[in-house]
Amino acid sequence: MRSQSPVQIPRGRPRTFDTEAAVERAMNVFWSRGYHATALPDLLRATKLSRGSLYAAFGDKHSLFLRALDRYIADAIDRMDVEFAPEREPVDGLRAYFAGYVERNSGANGRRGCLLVATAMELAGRDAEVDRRIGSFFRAMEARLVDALSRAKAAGRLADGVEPASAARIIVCFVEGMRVVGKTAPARMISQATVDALLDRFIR
Amino acid sequence: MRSQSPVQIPRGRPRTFDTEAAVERAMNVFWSRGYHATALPDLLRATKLSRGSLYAAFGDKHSLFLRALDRYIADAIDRMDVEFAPEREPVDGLRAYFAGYVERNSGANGRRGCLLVATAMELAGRDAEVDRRIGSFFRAMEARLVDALSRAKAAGRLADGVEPASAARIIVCFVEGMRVVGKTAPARMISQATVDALLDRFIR
DNA sequence: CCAATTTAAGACCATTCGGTCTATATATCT
DNA sequence: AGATATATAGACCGAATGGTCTTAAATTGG
Repeated sequence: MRSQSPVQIPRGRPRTFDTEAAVERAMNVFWSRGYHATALPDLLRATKLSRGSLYAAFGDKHSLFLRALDRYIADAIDRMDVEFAPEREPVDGLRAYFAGYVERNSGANGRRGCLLVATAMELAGRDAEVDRRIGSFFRAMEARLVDALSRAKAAGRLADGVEPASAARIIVCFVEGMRVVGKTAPARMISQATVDALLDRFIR
Repeated sequence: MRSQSPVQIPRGRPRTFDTEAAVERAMNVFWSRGYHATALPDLLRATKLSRGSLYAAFGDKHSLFLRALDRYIADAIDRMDVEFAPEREPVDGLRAYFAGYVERNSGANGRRGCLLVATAMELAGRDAEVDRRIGSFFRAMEARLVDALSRAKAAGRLADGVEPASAARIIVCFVEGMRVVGKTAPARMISQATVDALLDRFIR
């Protein structure tokens, strides 16, 4: 039985910057500008890293981008897992989920857009690593919606003729479309009324 | 009264290439690659123009892009004006409109994406000319949907409680979201079933 | 102290970027 | 013929690109 961790403790100066914080700062840059429009100096400024440190820690721009995208996706999944938690009323979960999109779509948040949607449009179909991530995110979102809608149906809260599977696919398209239309920064009231009207078609 | 056209007839060699055809070829490149990822050589290859001719005819890359975007938008509006023609049954128009999105979203068409959505995500909020075009397109689309839905309502074809205004906004988000999800190239059958399920919530 | 390692700063690299310009051929007018 | 205009091909430009490397300071463990 090993009592010692097998990882070697390096002897030199330890890393002094927070890798995850750097990924988050990089994510914010890619989020605001997109992949191609983000230049190295933008990332260096945001992460406050030197070129050498950034390349040593992350390899290259593309690898750093994938780390940032993974972080963005993980945050989105975590949010959904709170909203659609099993102990919560599924209809309440749906409302919270939509409320999040209203929030993210209003004013400056909306104008900033969505890293995932922007990446899908900019890189999907030309970058296999991106394809995998985008595809699995949409599947994960759809699965959580199917689950919540199924529970709502079991509780008799779904309107007549609503199928969880097709309703989930409708909702995925709808919320991703909100992120596109959100680039024109619609008023929060309008977004709220729109999601309410959609929910009204599904919920009893 | 003038019997002559006021435009000067130039005396030199006339233009030998088709400007609109060049715009269309450029549009296809921007459509496939996005604005930033499209380099001058890509445009020269596609238009079969020399650098000199391209710059003389269109000014610069950005101006050519706007011409291409205008062309793309005009095509989309023309399509809607056919689908939602006043002499047509509005419900049939809605079905044709959705059928177009199913078509554009399937397989290679879907993977290619949508120039308008890609442009919204890539440039909106950072390019005032783009902002104007994206905003006015969404308004034009919404207005046509409101009109068709209002006529459907007057004909008693709308489900109970469906408001043309909010339904139109829902549909705008939904179809633009289809273009995002379409980057993962969903099966045509799935897209068709999804739009059918949505229409089923609105139409009697 | 010494070896090991990370740090920041920035020089440096080849390549590509969007854009201009020159040279030359071609086509149409008076 | 001569003037005018457009075409192509490609040289050329400065700036910016992503990426590598060197130097020297800093910080740890042995």
